[in-house]
Amino acid sequence: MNPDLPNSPVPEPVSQTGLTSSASYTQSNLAQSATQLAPTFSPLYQQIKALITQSLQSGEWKPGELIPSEVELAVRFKVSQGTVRKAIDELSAENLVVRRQGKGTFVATHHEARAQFRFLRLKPDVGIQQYPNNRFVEVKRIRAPAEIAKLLDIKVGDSVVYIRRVQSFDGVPTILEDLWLPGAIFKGLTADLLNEYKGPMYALFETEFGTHMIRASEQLRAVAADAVAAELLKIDIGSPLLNVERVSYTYGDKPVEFRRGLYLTLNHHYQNELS
Amino acid sequence: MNPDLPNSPVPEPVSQTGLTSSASYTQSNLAQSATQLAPTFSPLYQQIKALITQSLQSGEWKPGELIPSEVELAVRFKVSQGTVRKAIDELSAENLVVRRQGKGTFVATHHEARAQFRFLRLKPDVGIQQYPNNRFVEVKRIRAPAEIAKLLDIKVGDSVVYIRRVQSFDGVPTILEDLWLPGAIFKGLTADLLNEYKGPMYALFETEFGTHMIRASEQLRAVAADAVAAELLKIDIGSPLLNVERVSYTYGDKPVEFRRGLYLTLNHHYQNELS
DNA sequence: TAGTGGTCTAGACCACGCT
DNA sequence: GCGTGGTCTAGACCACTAG
Repeated sequence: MNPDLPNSPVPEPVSQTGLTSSASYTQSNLAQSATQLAPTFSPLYQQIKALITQSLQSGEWKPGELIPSEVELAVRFKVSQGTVRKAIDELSAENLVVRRQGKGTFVATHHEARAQFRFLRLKPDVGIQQYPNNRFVEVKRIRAPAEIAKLLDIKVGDSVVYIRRVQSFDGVPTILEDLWLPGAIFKGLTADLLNEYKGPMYALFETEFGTHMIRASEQLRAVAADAVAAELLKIDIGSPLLNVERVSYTYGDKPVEFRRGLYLTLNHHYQNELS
Repeated sequence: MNPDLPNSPVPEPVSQTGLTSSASYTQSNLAQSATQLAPTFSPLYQQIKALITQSLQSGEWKPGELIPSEVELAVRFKVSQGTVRKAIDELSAENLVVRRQGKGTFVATHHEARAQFRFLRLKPDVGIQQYPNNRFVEVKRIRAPAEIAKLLDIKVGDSVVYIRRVQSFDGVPTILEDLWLPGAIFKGLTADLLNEYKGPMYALFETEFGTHMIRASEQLRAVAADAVAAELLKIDIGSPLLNVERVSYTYGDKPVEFRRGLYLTLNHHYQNELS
């Protein structure tokens, strides 16, 4: 399969010329594009995984689309199907792609039903999870304050889209959320666009702005409601609220959203599984 | 290797001598399950995984111990090493075992350093995570109330161990926690034992009571401090606290602990990664 | 029937930890 | 040097989907 790999664990013996100086360490032909230093050993399937991730990032395969079959990718990358499989296994575990037996492997999308609540951990104490009603209180462009700039990895003063919304379950205001998005990416984002769109915000971001969220990091605290929160959530000042701050990342671990949510947890709770 | 298998992924066809009734205990399990394709098809590696899990549950291999090598297990179960590998891969992903290249595969334990904070998601806002100081306020045996009995899957009125403790970071009381444990399992659990022991409670449970926690489910809320919590945490009544309720499970998804923690989140936060 | 992912096997060599 | 887990390959067959 790879008759010209000097040192990879392929069946074929080395033979060939005296390239053995580099023999004890790394690479296959794959990594030659990147400058390769000695002690960085990376398994083949990790390199394949990186290449596939690049194709996802570059938009060669878009969310919801079918990617080439394992056999095709094996041919393209000149490795065995098993190696491609292991790479895709990890991408699947990280929710970057979704495998469907008999059909193929698809790029993950926030449009499909099973992803609707992927990042919303607030569940009702009784009954099943419903999709909330959205009311957008404010949408405007501002200059990034220092704190926001740092979290989004942009410059202080850069344009950011600021959004304030209230989410209700069964007509009960439950979440007050402030969001900050890099203005450079979310150019045409307006209140109208947000109001028209029904469904998860991340699905809209994906379709309208080509930005797919792949993971997020949250920090939770208990806080007391201030006057603004109290009014918007129709509760008393000082009521305990669950403060959830989130940074979301797209391909390449690039931060593209910061949000601060205040969750009313009288009839809901934040669910988390530890393992 | 198996040139004559018509439709079963199992190596040996059942057959063989009639004297293998004992020897075929595991074997027949495997063959049988794999043979009844119609109603429930379970891959071989899943069956192997179940068998290994049984050995963990039965105590054949105890926390911290080395389990047989992949080759040995492959021989024992009469499957290929690759199949055993896939089974162990999943067990490793679920943190039931820990693989160490060059050494072997070990049963996971709460004693090792890397597991110290596995179930404690409260992190300091600045600095690195420290292990808290424990003060046990109360340890006693009570009759299980309905709510507790339901969560622990025991009968109302059964004996349960009730524990109240305060955990401090750098001398600052930060966590007030109530715990309920099935009395039948935690027989000799006393305040003295808890006070003597330094380190994670789950490590003590493992060593003293043979109960290893493998996963947990948490529900979070924001609440206001009542008089008792205020006094023990040295804060004002009504201060917002993060209420964390947890059910922990041992092998076989058996619930063996319920706890309710009140976290002071002025200088700490609950960290969670979404993916 | 064809194509895809899913499972299983067998054998090779690599990286690591210990003796 | 040896045994362990880790990587890679090759080929077979199974399960699922769709034309």
